[in-house]
Amino acid sequence: MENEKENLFCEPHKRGLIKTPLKESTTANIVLTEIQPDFGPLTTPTKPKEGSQGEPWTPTANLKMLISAVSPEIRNRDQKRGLFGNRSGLPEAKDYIHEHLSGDEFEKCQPSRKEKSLGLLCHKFLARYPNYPNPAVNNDICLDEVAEELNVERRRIYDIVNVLESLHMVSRLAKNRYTWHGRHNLNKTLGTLKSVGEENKYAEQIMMIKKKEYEQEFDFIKSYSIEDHIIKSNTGPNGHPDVCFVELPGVEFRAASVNSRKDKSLRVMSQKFVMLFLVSTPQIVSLEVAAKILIGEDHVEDLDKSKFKTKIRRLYDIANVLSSLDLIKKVHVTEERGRKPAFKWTGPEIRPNTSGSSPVIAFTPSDLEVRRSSKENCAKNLFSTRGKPNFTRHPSLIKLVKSIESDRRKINSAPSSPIKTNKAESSQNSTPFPSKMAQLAAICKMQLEQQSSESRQKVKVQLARSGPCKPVAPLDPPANAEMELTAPSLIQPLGVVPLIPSPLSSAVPLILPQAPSGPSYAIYLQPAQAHQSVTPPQGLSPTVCTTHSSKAAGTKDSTDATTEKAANDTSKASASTRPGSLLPAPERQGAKSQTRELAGERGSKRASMLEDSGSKKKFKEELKGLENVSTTLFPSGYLIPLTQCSSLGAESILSSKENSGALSPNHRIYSSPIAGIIPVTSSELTAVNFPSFHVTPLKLMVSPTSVAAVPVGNSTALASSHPVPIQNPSSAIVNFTLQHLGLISPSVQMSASPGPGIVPVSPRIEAVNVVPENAGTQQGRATNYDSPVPGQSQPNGQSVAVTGAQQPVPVTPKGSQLVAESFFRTPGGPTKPTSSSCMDFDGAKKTSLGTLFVPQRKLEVSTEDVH
DNA sequence: ACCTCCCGCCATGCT
DNA sequence: AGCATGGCGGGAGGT
Repeated sequence: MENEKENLFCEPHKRGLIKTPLKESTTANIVLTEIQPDFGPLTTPTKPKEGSQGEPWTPTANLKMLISAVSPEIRNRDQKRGLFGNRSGLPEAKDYIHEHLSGDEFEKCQPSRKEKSLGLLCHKFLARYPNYPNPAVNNDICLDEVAEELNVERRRIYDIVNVLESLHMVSRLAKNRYTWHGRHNLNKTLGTLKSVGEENKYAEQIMMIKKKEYEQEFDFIKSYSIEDHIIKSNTGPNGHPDVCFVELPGVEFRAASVNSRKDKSLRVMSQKFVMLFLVSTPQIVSLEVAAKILIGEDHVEDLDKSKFKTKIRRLYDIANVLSSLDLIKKVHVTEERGRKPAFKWTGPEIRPNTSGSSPVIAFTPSDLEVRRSSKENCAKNLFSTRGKPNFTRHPSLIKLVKSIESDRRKINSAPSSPIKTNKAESSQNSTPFPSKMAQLAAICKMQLEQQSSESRQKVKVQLARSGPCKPVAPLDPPANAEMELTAPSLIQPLGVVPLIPSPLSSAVPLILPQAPSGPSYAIYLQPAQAHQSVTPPQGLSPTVCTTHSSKAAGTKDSTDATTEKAANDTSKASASTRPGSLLPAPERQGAKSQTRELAGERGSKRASMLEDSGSKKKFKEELKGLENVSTTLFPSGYLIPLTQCSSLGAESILSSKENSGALSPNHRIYSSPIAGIIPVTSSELTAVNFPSFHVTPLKLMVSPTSVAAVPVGNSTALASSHPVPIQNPSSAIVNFTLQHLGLISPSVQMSASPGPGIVPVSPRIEAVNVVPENAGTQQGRATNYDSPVPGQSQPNGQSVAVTGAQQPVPVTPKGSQLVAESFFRTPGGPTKPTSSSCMDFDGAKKTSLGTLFVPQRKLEVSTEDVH
């Protein structure tokens, strides 16, 4: 099957190297030449890399890199020059060098281990493709080609691709072939992951673990029981680990081929790892904690060291890729115990998409059907076993997918706009640099390039993250404020009927209203563990002191900017709306996280979470009863994108939210993508936004067992200030819930610690966005898109505009395409694109009501940079 | 000595 | 059987 597909997919443009093209034979030259032609138009100019590889070895090359990093112009010039020239030349150069150097010298020249690092490799890989590729263009990625070009074994490429796939930045087309989506769906994906993470109660788990550790350290009382419990629970009633994959929106689910291994897949780990960041309040996750949680899910008991070590190794792999994406950065958390390696989220703030309430409706019939069918298929597959694993696709699904793919293929093959995108990045320079500096330089360069390209495009640059790494302690408090806002927005689906999922509905695939933003996703939950029981201890909120490494910061910023393009629109809106927008990144994060949680929760799922956490016992019990089985939902499954809506809107929203989050709690200003920035009441927002957004509903497919909680509580979110939707939990419960949600930051206590950062609310600087030209139009419709596309998409023009964000859809409409589009895109059509709107919410601040008492620990985080 | 994590063996599954 | 994927962990480079 795939093969067939493969063949089909092979883009016409690209040459025929279809299948396993030559492997690494060093025929690099040949390969390059062959390939290049093809790529040229399509993809970013990639080749150079190899050449670059050769260069880096020389001091001059390094120097050049540094210089170029500093000066984009120079860089560009060099690149251009070098690209073509290098290809053929580089290899030669290398040879030359080899010949002339003595053994020692030669060795010196040879790339050191670092040069071969996955992170660097990933940068190179990323440099080849634009952050926001033009959907119209063929963005296929041939793994073999890439491996050759980058001079690495294919195995390495898998590592990268798997992680990217988990973020839906790429999707598997066929054997050996992937499609590059770039960051178009990133925010959406992250939102979904956040939602799922919330559902899984990762935050609680993290807190539990931390608490436990903490206690152990101090001989405090053991609360293990709780933790253990939690962890065990993860295992799932059946003992099935929850392994779930979240298939995100936007991306097709091709990965299926892999099914069997999915559970352990790096993809899953990656998603879970990301979830941890999104859910945890100080968005810092130590490898240790992450490993424990991940292991916990899989196997409670074995804490074997070996397993732990293996997990850690994998996490490093993932972390390297995520770092390259600028989503996280390495930091050290200093505790009483000592320093522990950890990673801090430096990516965009996200608001949970999924759960949000999404109205289910709004599609056109046709769309619905399509979706439905797809969903059903998915559901069948997933559910059939229910338990786990079956992520395999049902044949019908497969067919469907194929058809879609074929359509897509056609589209792709169609002479779409040629272009490439920017990606200057492609800069390719990606040469391996021996030294860290070199690496940094390379990275900086890439970033600069991207930025420059973006800026050109008018993309707004967001300053927002200006302080990406600020040492501030991420405090939640500010974030809290967001809660209110967000929640409401999320909740209300426009006309859609909010599904209120009763917990009961377990197992059944649910269609949840989606958050405005997004595309709908099918979430497959596996039965799994119920975390509910968890009582969230409050974790210790560490104070984080991040020292930014220059590099990190730099990268981050740049990255943020890029990532946030989407956000830009929103951001600008938010910025305007917001009072002070200058929050340090950290704060943002904290706030975001909180908000996110809240927001996410708004969604039905969240509601469940809230319940769990909040009411803990009662709710849990209740839920359990309802659920029968499992407990919490484990989100594990893949989320299958029902539609590929542009997520942009959502993203933007998110970003805006994020930004806004810092704001005073009370301010509720919403920027609606549609309207632009408009202060709106939540109600207003909903009304406004929904239409556009809600296009796609979100489906949650829950395995029967798992089900339970999910649901719904959309309305809850609405509750203005306090999100606590849930039934009437006692105030205590509410508080508790809030805390969990993030409304109330546990950190409050933390704050006590001298952490620098904890600024309660600091205005962030968000993004200063410049509105893109398009903005007008876009905004009008949905601001959502905005962001993403900035660069690349443009070429396509309209279609792009419409779909904007959406990636994959090719512009040219063809019959087949149409089908595909309908399938993926939002029903609404172009106009709808959007996503979401705006929902920014500011969180209301949370009071510290219920902070649990947890021993506070201080965590100091120092970012180290790399190295 | 510990942290990272590269490398590539080899299992798994699809073709 | 052959090939694509990717789990896995030994062991080495870095610090």
